[in-house]
Amino acid sequence: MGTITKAIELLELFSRARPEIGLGEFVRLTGRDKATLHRHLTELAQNGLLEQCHDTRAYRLGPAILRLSAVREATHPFRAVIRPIVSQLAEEAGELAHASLLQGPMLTPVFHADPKRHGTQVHFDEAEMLPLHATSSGLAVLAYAPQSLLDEVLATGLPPMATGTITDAATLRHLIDTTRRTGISQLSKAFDDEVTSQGAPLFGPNAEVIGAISVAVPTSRVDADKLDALLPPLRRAALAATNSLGGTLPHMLTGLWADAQDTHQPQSRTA
Amino acid sequence: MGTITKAIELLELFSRARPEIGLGEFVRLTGRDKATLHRHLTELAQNGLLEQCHDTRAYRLGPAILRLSAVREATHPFRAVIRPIVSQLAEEAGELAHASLLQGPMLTPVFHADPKRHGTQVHFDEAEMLPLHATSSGLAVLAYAPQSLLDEVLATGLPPMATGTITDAATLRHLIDTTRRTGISQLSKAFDDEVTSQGAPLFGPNAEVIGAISVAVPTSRVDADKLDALLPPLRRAALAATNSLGGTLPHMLTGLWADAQDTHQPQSRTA
DNA sequence: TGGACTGGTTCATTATTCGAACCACTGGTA
DNA sequence: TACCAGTGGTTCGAATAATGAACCAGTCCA
Repeated sequence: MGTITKAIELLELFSRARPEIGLGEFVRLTGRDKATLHRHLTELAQNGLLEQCHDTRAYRLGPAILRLSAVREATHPFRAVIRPIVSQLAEEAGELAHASLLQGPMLTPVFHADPKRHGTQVHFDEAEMLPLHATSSGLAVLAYAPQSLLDEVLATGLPPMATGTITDAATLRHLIDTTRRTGISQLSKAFDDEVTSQGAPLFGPNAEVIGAISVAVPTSRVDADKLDALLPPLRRAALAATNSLGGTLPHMLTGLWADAQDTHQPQSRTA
Repeated sequence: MGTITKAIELLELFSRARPEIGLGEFVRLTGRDKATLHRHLTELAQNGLLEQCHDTRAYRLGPAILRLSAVREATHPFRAVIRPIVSQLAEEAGELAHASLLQGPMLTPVFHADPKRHGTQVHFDEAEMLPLHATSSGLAVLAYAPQSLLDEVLATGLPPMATGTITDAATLRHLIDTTRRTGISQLSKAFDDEVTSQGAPLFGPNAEVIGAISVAVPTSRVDADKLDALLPPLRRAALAATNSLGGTLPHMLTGLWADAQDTHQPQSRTA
């Protein structure tokens, strides 16, 4: 493993639950040598990717991150592209919708919209990564990702997150097959006992899956008709997002999603 | 220079004007060897900090940036906190306002707002770093930063950027003294021949300077009265931002900025 | 056909990273 | 007071990983 990867892995350790990490904690989290870590951390801090709390001496993500994301959004506006699509989907569904990007064996939330039309609302935290095995978004991704990704997920285990979380490989494979047949994934009580969600995959330029878009409904409001009614808007949103991002559907989906083709607005590549 | 720094420098080459960079262009920009660059680039891409356009083969900033900035914003919400304050300042001033964070010997723009009330507008690019010696924000920071920062800036030289850029240490020191007396910095034609700006420092929990907030006015619209009128809103904005970020003013400013104390809305720590 | 561009790869050399052991400091406690 | 268990940070010989000249392969154009 190269030095650059080692350094980036340090950045990936930060999360909402762990916003600041001290040298000792880095040693515990990574199992690497303290001296090496210290050199890497100070180098990251010198370049603004980390910053050090003056009194605690703990490290946190630095201001350079802000500039980089500003550049990316200014020049390659994923968030800006996905925002209206997710908002419209949330509006049509009357429920919380969100989009996320595949990053390693997890999903990075990018945007969510909640029409807040009901008293109960699904809680969604954009700063937490989503596990692939316990979310409809993850299931949608797994259904269209290379086998190696599923292997990776199975290798790291299927930790239970709610009463309905898939925890055995056979059930997961079965659900993936089901998802492949419809192009839409569905999960209930897998990530949160109160939530049922449906997800659709997003694709990049070479028809490789890059993320997913989902609608999350409080289980109390769910019935078969409602779930069926969500399918067309969800397909349309996923197709529109894929097109706007310059992506293409894999062949196995072009037929399944034919109904969505009519209404999407093709957009020019984001260059 | 360590490998990590070399890799990060590659990220810093991206800007709004240069959103995608190919291998050959990297060679030209950095003067480094092609093989080394290629290895660094692929390693960055593997970790999601870069991604490669499938047809062009050029590199651009990757999706990992989005998650990192989401984590930072969720746990250390600078942008969310500064946005309403800068917007209100821009509204009150009727001119472009922006906030930036200290990052090494430069400033990272974080947010800007332009009320667009006039035909002429100050151009502001959130994707470009700001030099300390040629911006009112930088001057405000230098006035309240440790001496070592000024030394560092002087050591790297004071490159001219416009006709009025400070290029000698004595003048810079004098302006810093002036800034300390009022708590507000002012510069004309230092970064752009058409722009005059005033800046105020922002402080962190230990009264250390962490950034600045500024108003930029086209020189054609500037007169003494207008500049004076900007002072109270600017002080209020800087104080409100410092408070909202859980920061404290240094003692030397509490008296100078007494007029701003009355109207600020203290907010609970952002935890 | 050749030349001038792309991006990407190889492998011997060399410089960088590595890490056990070390220091300095703080707070708790026999 | 002395000692221990924590912090974060530093040193220097050994081992590993980065380096870069030369190479390949493809594209475009004259």
